[in-house]
Amino acid sequence: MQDPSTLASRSPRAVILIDLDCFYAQCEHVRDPALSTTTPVGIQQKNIIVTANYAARLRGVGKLMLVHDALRACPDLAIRNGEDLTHYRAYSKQIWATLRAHFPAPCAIERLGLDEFFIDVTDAPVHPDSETGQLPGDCHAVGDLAGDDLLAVEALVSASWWAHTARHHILTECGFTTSAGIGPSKLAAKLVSSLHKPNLQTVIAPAMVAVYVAGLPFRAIPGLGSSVRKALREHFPTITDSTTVADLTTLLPTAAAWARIAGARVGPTLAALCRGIDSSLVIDTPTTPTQLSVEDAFASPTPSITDLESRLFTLLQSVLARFDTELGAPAVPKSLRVTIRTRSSGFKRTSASAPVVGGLRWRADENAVLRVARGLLRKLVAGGVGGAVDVGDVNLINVALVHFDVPSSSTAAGAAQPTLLAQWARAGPRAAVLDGGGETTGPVHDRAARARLDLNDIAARIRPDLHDDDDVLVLVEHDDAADRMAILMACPFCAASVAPWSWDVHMVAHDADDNID
DNA sequence: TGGGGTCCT
DNA sequence: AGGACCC
Repeated sequence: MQDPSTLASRSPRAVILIDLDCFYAQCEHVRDPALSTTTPVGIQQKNIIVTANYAARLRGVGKLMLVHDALRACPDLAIRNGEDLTHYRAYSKQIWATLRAHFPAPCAIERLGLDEFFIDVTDAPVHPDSETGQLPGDCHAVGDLAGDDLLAVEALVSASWWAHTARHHILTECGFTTSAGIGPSKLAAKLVSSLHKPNLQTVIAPAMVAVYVAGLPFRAIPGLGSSVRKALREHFPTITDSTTVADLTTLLPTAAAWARIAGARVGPTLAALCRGIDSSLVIDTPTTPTQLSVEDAFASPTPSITDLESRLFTLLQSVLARFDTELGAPAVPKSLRVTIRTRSSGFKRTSASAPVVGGLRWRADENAVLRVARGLLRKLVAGGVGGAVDVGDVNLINVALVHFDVPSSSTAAGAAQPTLLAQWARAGPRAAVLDGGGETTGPVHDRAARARLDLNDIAARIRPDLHDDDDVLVLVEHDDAADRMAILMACPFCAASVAPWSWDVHMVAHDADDNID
């Protein structure tokens, strides 16, 4: 039997990069077919045109151009606001689903941003149309495919047809034109994908990759960002924007030389990329993201912390709504994070986060979550506990749910979803008083105060990594039938509500599940 | 200069 | 908690 990891790392691979042409602009055209593709369209976020359709590009509108400059270049530019990404996300998801349907496992599909998809077709069948040895009509080639290694060429001709097929499906099923690059690695596919645009594709012969890379301006290397560029310029003052990869290889002939500039991890990787060598694999993009965030930038200073809080609350509603619609019940975030950006410190960001224990039911817990988020904001901004930043200096807020647990589906089905009253508690000896979302009547308050000890205990059992005085979110259920507070933790593995006294037994049951698996 | 994301330290 | 990278 073949070792799957050996199979997966078989080299060279056949990799496709599908790139949606001016994605946001196409989304507007697909959503509104009455919008003619001959009218110039720009997508605006705050003061910037982030994307423009090809009619606008012909008129001199570029990516990330100030709205003012764009309108000066093209006064009749039709502007659509693109600050809300909802529709763009939905189209991206539809396109991903289309690709997945036509490229099932073992083909890996990796998404980059909303508009790029790597597909590994190394282990796909030979494409039926590739048997003549001809490339698809809309496929350009870099280098002489016929002169290259025979097996490698067959794989890339087949891959070119698969790319053609994928693009056809995206066009007919989703309505989007795409460009594509095809090559023996992610690097190769990526670098040639933009050679012929829009609505065209390019394949590169394996023997040409190193030559092709060597002739590019060095900033074209993916992974070589602004930080490395700065370090390079400091070491070699002769470097300019037109310095090529080949020039750089002369200056930095070895991985060790690169390591001195870019560090022991990044340096050797960049040294290889500059020689056209990229062994990285296409990795299936997981269905559950590692984080979910919503942010808003604002130009004019916010007058007071209260105004800042109301912005924060709006963002929170929006991230919670996205959590509901995009991730659904089973996913459980491990922490909540608030980030701000200030003008005075060079647009740097600072953040604060609070762990979440056992999961959150947003509908019921909204007030508690708002209080947590406000506490985090006040940690960051003057007027709060430790904040050193002036309110008016803040020009961006970001709210994020971070690191989701997705419980195994077997036990999640049919789990009870009781009505919950969420409580914001501070674990540890300096615990804050639970205030039941304003319901501080005698009996409930007494029970809550008593309950706090249980909560701390439970928190410690579920997340032993938490420190005693960490802020944590916990859940308290109000048992309507019995008219009393009950502490039920949402199990992070199956989302069932579990009483503290049965927690250990419940966890043992999960251990048994794992052993069966 | 936007509104998102990823992974590493 | 932040940095560097990607779109």
